[in-house]
Amino acid sequence: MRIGALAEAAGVSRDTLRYYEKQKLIRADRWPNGYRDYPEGMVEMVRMIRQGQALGFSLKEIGALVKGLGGGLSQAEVEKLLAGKLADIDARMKELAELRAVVAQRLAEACPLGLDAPGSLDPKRVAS
Amino acid sequence: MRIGALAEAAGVSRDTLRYYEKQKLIRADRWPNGYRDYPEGMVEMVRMIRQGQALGFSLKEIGALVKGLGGGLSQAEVEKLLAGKLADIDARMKELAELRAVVAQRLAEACPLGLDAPGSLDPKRVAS
DNA sequence: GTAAACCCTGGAGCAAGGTCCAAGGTCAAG
DNA sequence: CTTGACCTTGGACCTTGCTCCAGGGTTTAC
Repeated sequence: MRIGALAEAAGVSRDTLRYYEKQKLIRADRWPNGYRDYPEGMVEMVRMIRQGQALGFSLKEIGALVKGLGGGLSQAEVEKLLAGKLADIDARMKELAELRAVVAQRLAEACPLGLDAPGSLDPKRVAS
Repeated sequence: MRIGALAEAAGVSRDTLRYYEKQKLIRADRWPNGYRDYPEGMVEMVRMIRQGQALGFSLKEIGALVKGLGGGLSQAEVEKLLAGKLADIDARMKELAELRAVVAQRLAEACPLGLDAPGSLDPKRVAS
């Protein structure tokens, strides 16, 4: 899989993939002509990186996690990384739930008649 | 309340407050000598901005919401903004929950030996 | 009255995460 | 054998969100 195909499949630019490679988040084999050659699974890999970013993790953090999962670290280190990341996620979810409550309340005030907005507006369905 | 006091109370730098003002996220009255004068409530305001940021919203997004809550917009616009933000938060929480599951599973696997080729996460072992 | 601790403005600099471009190599189709 | 769509590299440039001066005025404490 060449860079253009991966870029399209993963929904990022070619430049972004080259940037990730420079930052050691991903790697690529090379054809004799110098072209990068990616395995199919790389599509999922890139999507995970993007998801991590969208959730507020830096490329550095994601890189550390990826490297750990890739086997470059000792078992204990990997476990520590994962457990730490898990704690991060839980903390983030908690804060998000709090913010959600605040915004939902504001919305209820602004709109006392409880007009049906698209999606889920019931805090209990999500926060928990 | 002068800038230094607000900075300390809200846990940000003076420069950050001046920057927020330039970006129209907050505003300040002025003493005749040119010093900024903030109301007490500004402490909470700044804290909310920081929390929004920590959760991954840009200053621009936060600014739009703040302006709406401040009364610069029509009721319908405020409702739309809040509902949209709520949907954002819900989406983010859902993604976070998914990511959490993935990481938790990795941790539970207790990561035996090198899982895959360096730098490559195998989606099939992870994706539910 | 003077030193320390504030405040002001304007602008430069920085880190992260890209994005764009020039100059050029590779390759399949017609 | 040229055209067009790919690919390579290196480096300049952009946005966001600060952070840090420089140069200068103000207020407070001793």
